[in-house]
Amino acid sequence: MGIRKRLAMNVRRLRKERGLSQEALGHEADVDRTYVSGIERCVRNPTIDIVERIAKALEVDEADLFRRI
Amino acid sequence: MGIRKRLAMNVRRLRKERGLSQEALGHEADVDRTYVSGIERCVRNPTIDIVERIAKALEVDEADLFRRI
DNA sequence: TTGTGACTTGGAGTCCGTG
DNA sequence: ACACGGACTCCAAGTCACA
Repeated sequence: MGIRKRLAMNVRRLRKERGLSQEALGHEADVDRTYVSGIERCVRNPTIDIVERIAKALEVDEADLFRRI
Repeated sequence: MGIRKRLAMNVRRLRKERGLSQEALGHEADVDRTYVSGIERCVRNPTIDIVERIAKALEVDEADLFRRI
């Protein structure tokens, strides 16, 4: 499984666990809602600075976003 | 500590543990040696596709590149 | 062997909308 | 609430010469 897929699954899972919409997460992380959607669908190739902001918004360590479940 | 710094430290540490030069790692990961240098100096903001290639070259999990030591 | 500045080009990231 | 698309800006990708 590629790194995009892993990130996608972890972001979607953690986001839902927190009861957040893509738009709400986008607002917390200060990224566009369509971009969150793109990450979860593996069509985007985000930079690590974006990953950092999403991790902070989800209150997890950056490494957790790349864990294989 | 920011995500760039963490990535930088882990890449440099793991690279040295394997006795690789920046150029050798660059060759394995198919990225320019100056780009590896830029990552280790936190001046680059790489995408996750680049991180994936470097993790593969270092034979570690992607998450390991973001671990805090 | 590594650091660094400069450069071009493609894609990261935003904003508008739709079903 | 989400997938998807178009148009846009600007930075990352990728490379080079030189210290």
